[in-house]
Amino acid sequence: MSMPDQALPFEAATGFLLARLGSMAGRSWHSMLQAHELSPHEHGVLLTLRAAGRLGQQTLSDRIAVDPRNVVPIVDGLESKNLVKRTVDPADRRRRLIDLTAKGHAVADRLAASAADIERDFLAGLTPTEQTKLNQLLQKLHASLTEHATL
Amino acid sequence: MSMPDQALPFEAATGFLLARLGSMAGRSWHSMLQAHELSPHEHGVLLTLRAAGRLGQQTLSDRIAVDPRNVVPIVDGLESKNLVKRTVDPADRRRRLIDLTAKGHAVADRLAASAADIERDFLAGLTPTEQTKLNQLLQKLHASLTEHATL
DNA sequence: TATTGTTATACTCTATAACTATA
DNA sequence: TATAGTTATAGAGTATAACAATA
Repeated sequence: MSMPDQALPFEAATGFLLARLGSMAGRSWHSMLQAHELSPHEHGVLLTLRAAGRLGQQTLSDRIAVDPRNVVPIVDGLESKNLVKRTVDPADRRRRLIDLTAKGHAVADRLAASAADIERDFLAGLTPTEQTKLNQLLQKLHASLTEHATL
Repeated sequence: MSMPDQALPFEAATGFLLARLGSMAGRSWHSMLQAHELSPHEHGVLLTLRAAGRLGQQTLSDRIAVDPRNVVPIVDGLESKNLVKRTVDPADRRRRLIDLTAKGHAVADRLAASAADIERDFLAGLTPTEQTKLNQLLQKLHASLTEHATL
């Protein structure tokens, strides 16, 4: 058992704030992504590939926290726009390696710049020190939660 | 313009971490809510009413960050389970005031206790000081984002 | 005319089960 | 048998437009 949060407003709970701010962060990207005609997940795939290079779909799925079967249509869409390319891994022909195309690289570079701008605005209410502290705490919390379970 | 996050992995961006941790927080509640046969939004309504008492649907919508038209089916469901009750505001007959029923109060009390347990486990990877700091930073960020825009 | 609540609807995101091909 | 990817599909969550009742 535990101390019930009798007095604490529900909206002040850390879990609720995380869920709500995560949703708000997503919305702050929305118009930028619409301008590029990309979904949040497509955006995540492009920036992840930009940072990590060639990845298998399974690994990619872990990185963007999307179930493997739901990665399929995401990569399908990106492939139809010529932003990424699937190739069979010669070492293990079950695997499909995902690469950015030249066009994909160009788009990902532009997205990264826009994303940095959006993040700056989103965090503008905090001082630089607070922004750093928040990022550190979120990274530590995320690491602690993914330590044992893969997802 | 801005500094593109050339080196910074996309997964380390604060916005991405917020979105991901928010989603993970939601999943950590999932099994508890399933046991009560409640959706996350129904859960939010019950705990918000528990903390704030009687509310109009418009206000409730703000508190749980759900569009008013999407609040309708949520309250419908809770009403059909006899957990909340709608009454017309005599002072302004357009408004519907939402109250917890006796059964709703009992369920909300149990939910609050479970929620505190889940939050404790979710944040276990941080020290108490870090947990407090994180909550403060999230509250400040949230306040800064809702300062001007209502939603 | 503006606001509260509502309906209908469509679109995205996520989750359940089973299948193909490779290992 | 186990794994990578896939398909089909259903559900939850969210967003767009228009409407009724009341102020």
